[in-house]
Amino acid sequence: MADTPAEDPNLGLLLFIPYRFMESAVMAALRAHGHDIPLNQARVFQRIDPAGSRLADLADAAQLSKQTVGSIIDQLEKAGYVRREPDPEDARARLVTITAKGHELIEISLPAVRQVEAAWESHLGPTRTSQLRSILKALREITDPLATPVR
Amino acid sequence: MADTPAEDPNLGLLLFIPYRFMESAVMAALRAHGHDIPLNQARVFQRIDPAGSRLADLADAAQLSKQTVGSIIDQLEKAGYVRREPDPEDARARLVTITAKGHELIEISLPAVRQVEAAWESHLGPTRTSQLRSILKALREITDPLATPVR
DNA sequence: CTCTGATAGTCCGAATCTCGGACCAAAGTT
DNA sequence: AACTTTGGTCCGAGATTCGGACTATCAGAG
Repeated sequence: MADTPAEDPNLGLLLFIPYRFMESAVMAALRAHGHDIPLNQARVFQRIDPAGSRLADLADAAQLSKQTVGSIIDQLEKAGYVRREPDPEDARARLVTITAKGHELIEISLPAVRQVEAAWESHLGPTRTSQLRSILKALREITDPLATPVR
Repeated sequence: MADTPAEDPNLGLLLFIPYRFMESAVMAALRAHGHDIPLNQARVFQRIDPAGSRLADLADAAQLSKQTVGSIIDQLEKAGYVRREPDPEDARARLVTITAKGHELIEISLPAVRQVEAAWESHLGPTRTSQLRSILKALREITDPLATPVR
């Protein structure tokens, strides 16, 4: 990514700005509720599937090395947000799952997210908001490294 | 940011996924042209205004401390991509400006960005693509920490 | 004009983060 | 059964990031 902020900024930056806004809002909400979780941990935590995720998948999703995600999961585990369980499908693997305390994070995040989305909606109007969501979902089909067989 | 990837993911993640895709594409293009620039440097570089930017503004935009941005600018400067010039308006400040070599990065990035945008457009269609852009521009008005359309 | 508080940037040092390399165990393949 | 791939961990080193402290300059009040 390298582009000067011209009069018509590229879509990458345009996507990034509201993303980061949302992220900051959620992090602030978590902090306000006493969960002082670092950003890198939150970013990995966010990608954990409710049914459990493998380390390597999380590493792919977050574009980090296995070692890095391993150490982040160590910290999340030590803080009590996740647990490592054996994967019944593969004796080598372990499933990272969310604990009750981890679910607290989600329950705090959800209203924070909705609040930001509501603020956006009142700025954009309902039509454009739902357009935004549906367009982004369509875009995900060709840009999500996990969801696309491409690459 | 902390939210399980439910069936209807929050707008934050939905924004992030294509953003990351674009970023990776640009970084790959830069690497292919022999510019092996780290991601954190690229992210700061991207925010440099063509007319020159101050360190503190870059720090705000990137949500990093002044010291961190200072050290990143050190590296960009050492690599020849930017230069520090005195700010004629303020003797305390210095303007980070882009060198000729730095403009190479931009000239490589631009077609890479356009290529990704074209791929998106062929998936979304022209109408939704322009809707996306205009919606994101509207969103920027309330989410950009550097919310200064006019200064 | 001088004092005071805020601002732009740098230096230093320490904690943290990240990853390459090496390794093991369990799958998967032939 | 041998061989290769895959999921994960351990170790250590280099890089990153930031808090704290400092200088220089600006802007405002008196």
